[in-house]
Amino acid sequence: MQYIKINQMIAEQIEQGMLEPGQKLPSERQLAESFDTTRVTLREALSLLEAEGLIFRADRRGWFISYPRLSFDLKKCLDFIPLAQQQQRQPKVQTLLKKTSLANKQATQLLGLVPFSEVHQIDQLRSLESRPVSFVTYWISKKHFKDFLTTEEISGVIRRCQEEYSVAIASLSYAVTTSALLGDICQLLHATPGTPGVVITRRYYNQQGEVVIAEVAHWQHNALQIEADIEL
Amino acid sequence: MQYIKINQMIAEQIEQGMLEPGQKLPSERQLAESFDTTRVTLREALSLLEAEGLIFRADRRGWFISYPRLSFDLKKCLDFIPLAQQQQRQPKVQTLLKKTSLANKQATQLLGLVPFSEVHQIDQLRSLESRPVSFVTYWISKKHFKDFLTTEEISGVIRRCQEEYSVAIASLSYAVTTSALLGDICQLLHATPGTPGVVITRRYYNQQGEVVIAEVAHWQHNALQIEADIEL
DNA sequence: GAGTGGTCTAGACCACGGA
DNA sequence: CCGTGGTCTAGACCACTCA
Repeated sequence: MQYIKINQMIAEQIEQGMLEPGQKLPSERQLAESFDTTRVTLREALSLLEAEGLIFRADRRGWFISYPRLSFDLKKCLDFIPLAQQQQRQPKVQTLLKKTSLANKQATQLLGLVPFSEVHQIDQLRSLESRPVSFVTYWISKKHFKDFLTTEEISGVIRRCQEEYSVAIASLSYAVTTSALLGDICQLLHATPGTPGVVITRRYYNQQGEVVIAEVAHWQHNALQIEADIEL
Repeated sequence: MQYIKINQMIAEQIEQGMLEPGQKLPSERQLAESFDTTRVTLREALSLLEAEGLIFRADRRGWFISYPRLSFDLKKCLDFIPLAQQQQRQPKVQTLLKKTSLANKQATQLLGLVPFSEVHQIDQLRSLESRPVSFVTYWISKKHFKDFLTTEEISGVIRRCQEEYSVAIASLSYAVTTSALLGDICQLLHATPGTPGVVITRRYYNQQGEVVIAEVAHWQHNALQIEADIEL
C-alpha cells in the first residue's frame, strides 16, 4: 500500500498549509524519484488526492493544489458571478454558444414542452481563479422569453430572465448526480477523461408552475460543495 | 485512447441491457485478453465505467453491473429503510456501534453543544440488494433524548426520535460534498481505497431552532441521486 | 526543443475470496 | 487450494505545453 503512504505524506503537507492553492506540484518523474517508486504508483497516489479533492489536474499541464470549494446553496437562485463574488472568488464566464432552434429530446423533456417547440440555448464555461470549473447549458423557453439572444447577458442569464421579462421564479427543482467528465466537456474543463464530476440539473418554475428555464451544469467535483436549508 | 474505446464497448453492452444489474463481469485477465490488451489498460477502462456509475467494484470480489441509483429527496426526512422500500429496493441496516459519551470535536461542532456535553452515537451500515452502499454516524443530543440507546431502533433512528420523544423536526440543513472512500469506512463498504464517494451531512432542528440530531453519511457515489424541490 | 503528462506494455508477487 | 483482484516494477512512445 505504498500509494496510500505517499498519498498521506502529500496530504499532510497540503493540510498543514505548506503549499498554496493553485501552486503546481513537481513533475511526476521528480515526485516518483523522491518517493523512490515508479510513475504508475505515484500517479495512483495523485489520483487518490484528486478524488479527495486536495489537488486537481489540468490536462497535460500538471497537478495543482486545490482552491477551497465554492459553496453552492440550493435555495439561492444566483448566477455564477455573484455567487462566486460573495465568496471572494475570481469568477469568469465565457459564452460558447447562443442559438435558437427546435428543442431536442433533452430540452423537450426538461422543459416539459410540446413537440416542435423552439428554445434558446446558451452554453457557458465558468472559471474560478482561471481554472475552468463548470460547463453549463441553459435551455430557455422561447414562449416565455422572446428575442432573448439579441442582447448580451453580462449580468447573468437568470437575472436577465427575471429583470427584463419580469418572470418571477416561484420554485426550483434539482437533480444532482455524480459522473465522470468525458469528451468535449472534459476538454473544455481542461480535465482528463474520467475525472470525477458532478452534474446539477436545475429547473426553474414560474408562478403558474410551468418550467420556463432548465439548466444542466457539469462541475469538476472538487470545485464545489452543495448546501441547503430546508423548512419542513 | 484504447481504454476509452474499451469503455465505450462495455458501456454499450450495459446500456442496451445485455447485462443484468448485480451481474459479475468476467475476470480482469479474461477481459484483457478479449480486448487484446494488458490488465493495466483494461483496469483503466473499468475505472472509467466505475466513475460513470455503470459498474461498481466489491473489493477483491470483482466488478459488477450497477443497480439503479437510489433517489434521495432532501425535503423528505425518511429513514433509509422506508426510503428504499418506496423505490422497490431491498434495504438492510446493520447497527455497528451504540454508545453514549462525551461529544468529540465533530459532534460538538455539528450539534452546537457546550463543551463536555454528552451525546449518543449510533453507527450503521446500510445495504441495498446485499451491496453495502452507505455508512452513517448519528449524533443524538442527550439533552433532548434521554435513554435513547436502551431500545432497539428497528423502525429507524429518526422515526424513533420523533415518535417516542415527540420532538418535531422543524427544519434540516445539508452539506453535500464529494470525497474518496478510505480506511475503515472503505472496508466496511467493501470498496477499494479511493473509490469515489459522496458525504451527506444533515442537521435536524427542533422548533426552537436547536440542532437535536446530526448525521454524517458516506455513500458509494454511484448508489444515489440527490433530488430537491425548493419553494422560493 | 526539452520536458511533461497521457497512454501503454509485459511482466511480477501477494493476500484474499470462494469452492 | 486455485484463481482472483490489488499492487508494483521498469521500461516505452507520443503529443502536447511552455520557455
